[in-house]
Amino acid sequence: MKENLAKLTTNAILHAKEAGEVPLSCNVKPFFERPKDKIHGDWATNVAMVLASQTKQPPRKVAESIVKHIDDKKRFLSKVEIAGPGFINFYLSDRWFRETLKEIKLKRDKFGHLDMGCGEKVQVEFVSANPVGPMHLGHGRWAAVGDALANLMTAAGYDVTREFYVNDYGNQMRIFGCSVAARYAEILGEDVVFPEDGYQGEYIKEIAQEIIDKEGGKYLKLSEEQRGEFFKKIAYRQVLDHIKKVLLDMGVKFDVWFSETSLHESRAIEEAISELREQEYIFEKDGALWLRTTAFKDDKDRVLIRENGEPTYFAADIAYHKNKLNRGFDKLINIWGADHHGYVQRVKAAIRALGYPEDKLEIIIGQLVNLWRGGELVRMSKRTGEMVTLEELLEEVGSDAARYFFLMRSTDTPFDFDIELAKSQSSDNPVYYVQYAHARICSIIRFAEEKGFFSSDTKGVNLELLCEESELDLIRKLAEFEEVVETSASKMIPYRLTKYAEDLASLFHVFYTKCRVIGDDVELNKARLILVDSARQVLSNVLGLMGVSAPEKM
RNA sequence: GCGCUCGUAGCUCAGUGGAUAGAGCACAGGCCUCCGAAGCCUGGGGUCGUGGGUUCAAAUCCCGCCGAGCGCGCCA
Repeated sequence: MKENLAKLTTNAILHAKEAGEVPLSCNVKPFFERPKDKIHGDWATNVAMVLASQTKQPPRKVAESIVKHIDDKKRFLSKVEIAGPGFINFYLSDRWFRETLKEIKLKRDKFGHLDMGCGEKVQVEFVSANPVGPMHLGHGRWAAVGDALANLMTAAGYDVTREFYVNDYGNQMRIFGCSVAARYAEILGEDVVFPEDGYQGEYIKEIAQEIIDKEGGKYLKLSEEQRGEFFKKIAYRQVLDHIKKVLLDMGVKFDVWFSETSLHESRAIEEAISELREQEYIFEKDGALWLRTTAFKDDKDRVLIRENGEPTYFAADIAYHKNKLNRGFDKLINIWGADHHGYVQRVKAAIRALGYPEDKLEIIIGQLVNLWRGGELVRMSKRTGEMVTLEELLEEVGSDAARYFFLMRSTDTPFDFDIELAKSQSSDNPVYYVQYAHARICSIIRFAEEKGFFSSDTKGVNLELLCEESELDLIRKLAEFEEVVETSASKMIPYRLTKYAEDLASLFHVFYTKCRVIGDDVELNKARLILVDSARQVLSNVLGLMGVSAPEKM
């Protein structure tokens, strides 16, 4: 629609120039926006105000010249007005809006899908929790945001891959193995000193206990070093399986689980470094090998190979990103917690040092999550292992509420998760509000089916009968859905979906209060059933993008 | 100290160059003989942290200051 209006306006400006009302030298690309208030029409443009400075004429006069030359051959406008300081407001005809109902019927769960991505390959890497312990609430947020973003990009026409990077290498893993080994020996009555920097959480003991339950105390015979190495392997397996299970409980499925260790084993790191050597951004200092990331806006240069010959995490990450790019992705999207934002410049620098444009990689930084219960902040500490895990949260509030809540806010703000609110089955709780609208419509449709009224076919239905304000408001909102998908996908802000879902649910409820769907007028019943079923379809589609269920009863 | 993110109604947040700055919650009052009241309607409530600048137009862009969160390893 925006394109249609732009074409109309551009032509009008052209004709105004020919008529000598606007100087030929003027040049402008019309920009359209949706006015906040519907009394200002469905679309508005500011071209007249932009042109005013070029033409040295008052903006309203320029607007008049343009409006005069608008030639709406296809007649999708009902009215064009000049308002305020020089806005041109466009009012679309009701007839045009009613066409969307037919479109929704036709496209069904594909309504809202676009081809803006043109099949480009996009990878979304998210969660990537270290497999050394349970996932925290922040991981839940990245999971909800990443999965919804992946759904959105798919709907927008991209070819999307969901990927989880498994940090199964390095010091952290070693400490993890030692921690489990120590607890294992401790439970079996050995006198052990728990590693000073070891993982304190209760779950370490649980893992150790599980191993004892299954295989007894036979590993006590191993040396301490062997034990740590051995326990690292089996305990890591357990944790990773657990992570997969919890994510699956949330409905999040990854296409690729990429192991950091595989980069070390395949010599991918050496290859990446030797490629960087050719670019002259590599230098040696203090016995270590460095990458000059300061050449690309980083604070300081970074070590790739330590003095002891071991590659750093950063070196592995460079190899990982090089691997991603070699796999042919047109765009990489990483979702990271705010505690990693200091790492952004470094990785972007590496992308450029490898010879790729910086915008190949988009990094979304998500702020962390605080848990509130009954008006009180739940304190958590990683060090002592005292925390509420994602698994516990899912058990308590359910996947739908958790996902919806995690999506509700912009990732730029820290999120206060109110666990009582998420659990409450009342209108305070937005997820119920939206789901209720869907269930309510399903109930109406069941009722209509019993009466023999319902037909999903628009043929023979007179949609012109839909002319109440609340009906037209609802239709307008339905027609907005594709645009919501477009902006949320292009700006990569899935939280927009929650607001749209709430607006749509609200407009349905208003309609429902004002208009009776199943009444005495059979023709009107049919038309309203089409409207209501379209609303159900779009609610279902938007909830689907968010990964939240659309219940028929609740 | 430096960097990133943020500061909008009592609370939680939308609004990222346009018109009178919005929503939910909370608070006060109203609406079910009829398709789901988990709903709807009405009302009060604001120095957009602060001081400058750019612009026809600034909550939005730029600079300073104040305040909050996070980061600043040859950890991952």
